[in-house]
Amino acid sequence: MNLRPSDSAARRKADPAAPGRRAMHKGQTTKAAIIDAALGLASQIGLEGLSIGALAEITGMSKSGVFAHFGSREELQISVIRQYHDRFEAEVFQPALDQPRGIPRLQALFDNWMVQTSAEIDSGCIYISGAVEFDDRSGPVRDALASSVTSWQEALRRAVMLAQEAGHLTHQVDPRQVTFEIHGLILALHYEARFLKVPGATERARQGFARILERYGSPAVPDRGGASRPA
Amino acid sequence: MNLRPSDSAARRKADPAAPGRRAMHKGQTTKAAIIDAALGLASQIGLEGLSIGALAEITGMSKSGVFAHFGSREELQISVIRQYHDRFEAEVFQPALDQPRGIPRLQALFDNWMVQTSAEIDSGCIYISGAVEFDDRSGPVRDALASSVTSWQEALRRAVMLAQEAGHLTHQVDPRQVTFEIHGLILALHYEARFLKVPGATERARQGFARILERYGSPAVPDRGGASRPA
DNA sequence: GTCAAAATAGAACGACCGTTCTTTTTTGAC
DNA sequence: GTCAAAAAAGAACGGTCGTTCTATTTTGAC
Repeated sequence: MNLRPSDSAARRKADPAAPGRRAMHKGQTTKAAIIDAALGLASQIGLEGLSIGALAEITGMSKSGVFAHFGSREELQISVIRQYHDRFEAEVFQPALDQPRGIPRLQALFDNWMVQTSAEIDSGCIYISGAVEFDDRSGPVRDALASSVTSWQEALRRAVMLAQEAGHLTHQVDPRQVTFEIHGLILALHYEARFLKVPGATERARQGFARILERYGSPAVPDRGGASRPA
Repeated sequence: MNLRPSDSAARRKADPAAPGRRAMHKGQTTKAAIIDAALGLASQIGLEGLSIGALAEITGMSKSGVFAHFGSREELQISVIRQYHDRFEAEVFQPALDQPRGIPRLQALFDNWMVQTSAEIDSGCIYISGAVEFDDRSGPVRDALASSVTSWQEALRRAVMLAQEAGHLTHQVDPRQVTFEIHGLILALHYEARFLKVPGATERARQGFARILERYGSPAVPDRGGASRPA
């Protein structure tokens, strides 16, 4: 069980693995630093707002120095998407695997996602901003973004299916319907908290999730701790 | 009962109302045509993607000719937002007033919103793309966008409150919670249909709305036709 | 038809963009 | 320390952008 690998480790060794070449240390280090800065910048102003000039200024490098690491702006954007993918997997997906299958794991996935999204109320989520920016475009950037998002949605769907198999959720509902509604809660949270700046949006999303569990829980549902409330 | 007026009629006569001035017909006509084209363009590539040069080419005018009607790009963007606001009011909000208060009107609001959003799967919704583009910016464009969105949310909230007063929905729930969850369904629909291009998203949103009505319906809820189903 | 005002066009501006090419500096295996 | 490869810098390109300024054309009340 894994998010689509995005295969960072293998990718990093791909080029220098050619025998007889000189080693490369510095390059990888600064490239990683650039990508870090780029992810921060893209979170605030979007993948389309990413500019090599601004990135050069932030990192204290020259435009061409930054550019050389990627060869094109598109490749830079794709690198940022992969970085976000990896971070999302490490901070949202992986920790939830410690929880037992079923509602506990599903609740952990949602909680971690909420923590991530809440932190992103200040910084922005590129899965959300990117979707709007690459709506009706095509090309490698859109494809990278869509495949990352899809792999996360599939992981979430698998968790819902496991909850059904564990008898925690009814089989009466299509798992895609559950993930659709959960996705909506996260999107509404991001919209209302980050754009409209209305307070209490986090609690609204939490309540919405609890209501989804109530609605789709199996008749004999085990006691689950946490966010559920009488109202 | 009304969406915040945005007051197009009054605005249109504001300048030429000064006495003794010559009349203006042609100006208003071409300005309206420009705004129409601009709304179409902004729907596809966003308010930030709006460029005066592209707009000039579409309308067959010169850049400066287009520019002169607005005085700044920001004013053009604001004009587009007001145009969208007016259209949204006319096509989503107003027709629903024909339905009786309570669930019928709420259902009509949601249905009209869905129709609008479904049409926008091809063209894009600037309330959604604009929220992402103006997340962390400030200024008159963001303010115009936020106030339009807020006025719509308030209209929706009033409809929920009327449904509570009519005994169709429970008083146990904060109307803002209901509108939050409905908003999430629309956002998820827009995301999955327009960006990910997954089929069936419209039906998922519809089911989600039916489930909200089930969950928040009053114990003795009147029979309501349409989207509710046994599952 | 007159004529001032309104509407539009045209050219130019400074700024930023991604990218290319050339040159310089730095790295690190030997 | 040598030396080739890697990394970074620097300058320049063509392009688009919003905006300004100055003509030119069109409008419409009289």
